[in-house]
Amino acid sequence: MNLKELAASLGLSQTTVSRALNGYPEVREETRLRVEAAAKAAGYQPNARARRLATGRAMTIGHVIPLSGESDMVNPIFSDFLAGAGEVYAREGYDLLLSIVAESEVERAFRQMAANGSVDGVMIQGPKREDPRIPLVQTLGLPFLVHGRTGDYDSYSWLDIANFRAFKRASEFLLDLGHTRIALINGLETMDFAIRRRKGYETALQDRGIAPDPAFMRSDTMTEGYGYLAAADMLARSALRPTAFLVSSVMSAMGVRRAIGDAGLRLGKDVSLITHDDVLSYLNNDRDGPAFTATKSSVRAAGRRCAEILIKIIVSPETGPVQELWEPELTVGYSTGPAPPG
Amino acid sequence: MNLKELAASLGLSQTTVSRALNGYPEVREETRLRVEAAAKAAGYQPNARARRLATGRAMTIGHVIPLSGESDMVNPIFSDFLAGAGEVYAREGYDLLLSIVAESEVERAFRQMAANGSVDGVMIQGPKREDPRIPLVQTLGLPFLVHGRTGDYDSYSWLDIANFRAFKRASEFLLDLGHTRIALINGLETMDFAIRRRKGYETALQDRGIAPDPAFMRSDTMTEGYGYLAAADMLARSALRPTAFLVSSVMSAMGVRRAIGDAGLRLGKDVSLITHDDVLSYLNNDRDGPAFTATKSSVRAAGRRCAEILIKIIVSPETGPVQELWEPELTVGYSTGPAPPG
DNA sequence: CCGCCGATTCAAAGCGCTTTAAATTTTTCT
DNA sequence: AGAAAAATTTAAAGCGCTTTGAATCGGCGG
Repeated sequence: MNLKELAASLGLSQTTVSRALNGYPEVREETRLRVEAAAKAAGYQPNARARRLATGRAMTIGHVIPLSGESDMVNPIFSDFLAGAGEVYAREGYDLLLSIVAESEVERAFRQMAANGSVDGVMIQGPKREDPRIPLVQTLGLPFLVHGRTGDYDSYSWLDIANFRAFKRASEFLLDLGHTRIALINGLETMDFAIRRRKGYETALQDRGIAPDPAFMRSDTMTEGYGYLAAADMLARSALRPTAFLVSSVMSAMGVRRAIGDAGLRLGKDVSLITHDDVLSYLNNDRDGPAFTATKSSVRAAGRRCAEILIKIIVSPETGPVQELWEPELTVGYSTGPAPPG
Repeated sequence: MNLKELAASLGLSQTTVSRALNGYPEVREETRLRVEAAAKAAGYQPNARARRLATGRAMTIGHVIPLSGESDMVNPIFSDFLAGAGEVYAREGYDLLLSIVAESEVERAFRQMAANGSVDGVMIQGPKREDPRIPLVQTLGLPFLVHGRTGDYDSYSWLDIANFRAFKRASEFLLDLGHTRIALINGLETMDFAIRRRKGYETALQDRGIAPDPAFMRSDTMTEGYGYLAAADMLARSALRPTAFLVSSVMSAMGVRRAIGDAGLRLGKDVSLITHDDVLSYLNNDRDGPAFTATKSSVRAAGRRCAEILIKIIVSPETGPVQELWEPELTVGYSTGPAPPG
């Protein structure tokens, strides 16, 4: 059943039927009701392909997800972010076009989306220090929103969490407990967020007159194994080992916890741990037994909000850059305690 | 730059230019070269919306991912599967339309995709015991492929792993090592794959004259916390505790390992563990320190293959149902050893 | 030199919808 | 009642591409 047939069956023109269905005002109320009833009865759904061509709008938003590292890893954060964004897209009638490609193919993916008009805008996640994607989509003229931020971030729209403050505050929390040998198990420091986190950590230490020790700082992709190996290595230096860890993800924190256990130490007593928690749905820090002390900010909620903002940017391009900075909350769990004596 | 302009600039008709670009034979070679050069120089990309309307093909494949459980969890398997499938889609010129929706919205999502013609086919993942999605897409007339299988699985196309055999074999491996109290930390047994795995496990035990003990069998969403709590609970019954665990995912296996450690037991000595490993990129069992003994099958590779098969089904609908059963391999790691005496 | 054929190229229709400009009907006002 | 204004409906153009059916062109056999 298409528009033409539906219109014919009603003895109306396509124009009127189209308008009735799309809520235009120049249709008599009685007619609108009749059309809507007939459309429903016939199970009529406008053909998306035709509609997109006629309106020039794709009603689709593109997400290009780069595979990272030599093992082509998919950052597990993406699925929760997508779930959040997808919720809003569905509500607003947008489709989500997903492109998961090797780092080297990212530019091509964006260019293609822009050139063939299959999307109305794109979402950019996890920017690196000087991320080429931002100038790229700017020149392509694609509306976009960045989850995170980097470079000259006054000039575009983004939503980010206060990484610097969160890690500064977490560090201060540990310092207040008497810890002085605090290790940082950071994410990859090619990523902008990781750099901010390190600065927050370093600033907190320096403010208390402690010089950050490179031997206590690691940076890598945030897997469980990385957390384990990094922590095991540091803990092996018995007397000089860290008494606290500041970790960039729950996944890596699980690895650190394992290393602490393997070293015969007790978490929350001999060694403290604070992790950043993206509140991923399959890694619930609250529900699955005792919780880590954590700086928390839901990636899914961020996905929802990012989608809302991006749609607004697409619909009303005249609104200038939109920026939102979220403050993670620090929740105290069992994994922190006073520094052990000595 | 659109077709019309490009054709005009070449002094050719749209027809000829379109044909030249799409590799039709009735174009002189010299003309084709000239057209291709001009298209490249002008950076011409055909408008996807117009092409879709004209051809009636969406060149898009839909993935509908249901949020599961009360916490709307996103199964972490999806991102790796998507990465695999997306690789093939990109290569074959297909787009990936992703819809992440609540369980209750799944039907609507499929119906909409079918009615408005935004996809040429759909991928179905993780079927439940009697999954309503399969009859649904069948009546909708949408080409589809199931990753996994259930019900009357002769009548449609699927790709699955030999869950029964894998878990039977893993159980036998433990039995051969002298274990008799073997626990099963299974996935949610509303899922078809989990039922097959349990049957494999039960069959192996029964073949050796051991009656499966309900107290040694758990079923839930495969999180780390679930693995931890389930194992901790079983290990608390000192003398009668299991000496080996058969686990459905690396994530849960990490939880089981933690419970074993917390109970003061040594993995691979006091307690053995075999897990199924989907070879997710961010949970690398080989690289991140000592590896679990595991039945392995890459979900990403499955995604790739599923995409290939689905495209074939879409392009040549006359080919009957395609079915593929993959055999996981059993790789021996440090987490298994002979049953302790007593 | 003419008609026929295969090789190329082209004009125009069509995909199913939205939207502009015009036509028709209804209402309002004097 | 009649004209102007407002409300409603319609025909037709257009979105940018593919594809059908027809036209053009050069070469070949008779």
